[in-house]
Amino acid sequence: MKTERYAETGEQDVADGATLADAAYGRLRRDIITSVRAPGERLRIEKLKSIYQIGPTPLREAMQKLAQDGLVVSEGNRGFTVAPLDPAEFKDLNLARTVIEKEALRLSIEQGDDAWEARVVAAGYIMAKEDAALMKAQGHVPDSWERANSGLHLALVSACGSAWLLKLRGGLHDLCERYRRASVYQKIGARDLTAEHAAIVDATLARNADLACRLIEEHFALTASALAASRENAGTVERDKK
Amino acid sequence: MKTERYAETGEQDVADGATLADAAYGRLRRDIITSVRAPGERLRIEKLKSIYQIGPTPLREAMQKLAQDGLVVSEGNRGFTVAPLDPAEFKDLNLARTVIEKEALRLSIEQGDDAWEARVVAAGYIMAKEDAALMKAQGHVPDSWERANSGLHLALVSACGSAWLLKLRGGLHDLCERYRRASVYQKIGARDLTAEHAAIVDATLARNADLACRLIEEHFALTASALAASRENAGTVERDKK
DNA sequence: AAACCTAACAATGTCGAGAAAATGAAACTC
DNA sequence: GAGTTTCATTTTCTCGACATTGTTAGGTTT
Repeated sequence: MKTERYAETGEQDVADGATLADAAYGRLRRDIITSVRAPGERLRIEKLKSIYQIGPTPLREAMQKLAQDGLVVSEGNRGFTVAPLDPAEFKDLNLARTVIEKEALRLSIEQGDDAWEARVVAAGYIMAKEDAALMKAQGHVPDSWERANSGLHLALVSACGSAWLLKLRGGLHDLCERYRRASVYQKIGARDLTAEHAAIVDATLARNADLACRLIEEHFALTASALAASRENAGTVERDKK
Repeated sequence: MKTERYAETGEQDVADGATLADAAYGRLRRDIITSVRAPGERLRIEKLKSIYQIGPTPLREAMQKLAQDGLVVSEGNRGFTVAPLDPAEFKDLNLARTVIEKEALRLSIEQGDDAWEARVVAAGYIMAKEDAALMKAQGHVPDSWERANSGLHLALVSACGSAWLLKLRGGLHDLCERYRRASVYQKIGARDLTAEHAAIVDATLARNADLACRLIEEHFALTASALAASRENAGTVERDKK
């Protein structure tokens, strides 16, 4: 049973679950987050059947789960569509995410043990490398950077001890990641991501909860405003792929 | 299209959605929250088919959504069961819920308008009556009290302006309500619920966010400890209904 | 007693048919 | 000509039967 790794919600074995419904869920989830399936795109079962080589029953079950996640919109008797990207929703999403992430980080700093510190250090090390590579080679944000970023933020909160906080956080993280990946990221060079991440890691390892929470909040806010700015050029997309 | 009202998550039209899958979801959800379906109970599609008079396809879709909510556990190729009641999970649940509810309350107090104040006053009025009735007639907690309680807490946070905070809050509220309804509530008389609720309403209307949040936190903590205490008599249930 | 095999059972997935609803086009009315 | 109604087409949703796969328990063998 290979663990292919896609987004981050480490709950499912992803794209290879025990049942076809789980597999469909994982693959569709990844495809939606990475914008392989565009926002607003209609998700007709017949079409998906041939794309993923999976029957209609597991596909429908996967859609219902995705709708519950907020990645897919289920309209009465009009089928399913990929959830649209709405700047207002992202602002809201970011707010909720910040609330949860800050609390989880605070708890992690309170309760984290040596193994947790090691995880944070390791994730921070990877992140620093990816940040450096990103700032050198401007332009496209590679998957490896997204993985490192998810990994670092997950490591930071991984000792919070609350399965539910982590679950909620994971869902919100994935939703936000979709917004991030869909945007152009033109101003990513203007930020010193390496410094931002390093500051968060340092404050965390120093067990300075107040500072770490403040930094995380600013970190998220900066991403949000960068996203809002980059949207001024490209309007919100709401296509209908045939 | 009658809006039958069940728990509180006002998202679905409940038990009467446009599609049978939605209807099944709403009815099962209500039945699980109200402990009509006992924790740990196996949910065999064949059985549910005859109970709810709905085919297997929409039933399975409903189960997947419920599994996503955390009300149902989906095990590999071994079908579905009602999620067990685990004291440790309730503690965790309560923690996450408190975090979100406090933030939503704070935002509501910041942004709430006159209509919101009116909603809080109205919900507080109903709640006071139900609290009084409950303390007089000890024992069973009626549905009308649960409705009033849900209504009050929803009214309090309803002006927070964040759809996602409200959505997350709703899900956690329902999960917590199941724990509450499943427990014996023997010590409910020891608490002056009327006073607790009144204090929260007063602090909220006075726009005293810090006090209101503190009171809400205590309110939830008291419920949690009362629940933990009442469990000492009756052990955790994990039945297997044939 | 432990490991293995086998048979019964349960869950999952596929398929095709049919009902209900939505969409779009044509005809009709004002 | 604008707006509405009617009708046909398409799509979604649902059902039931069946095939497949996985799980479990009991019995056999070593």
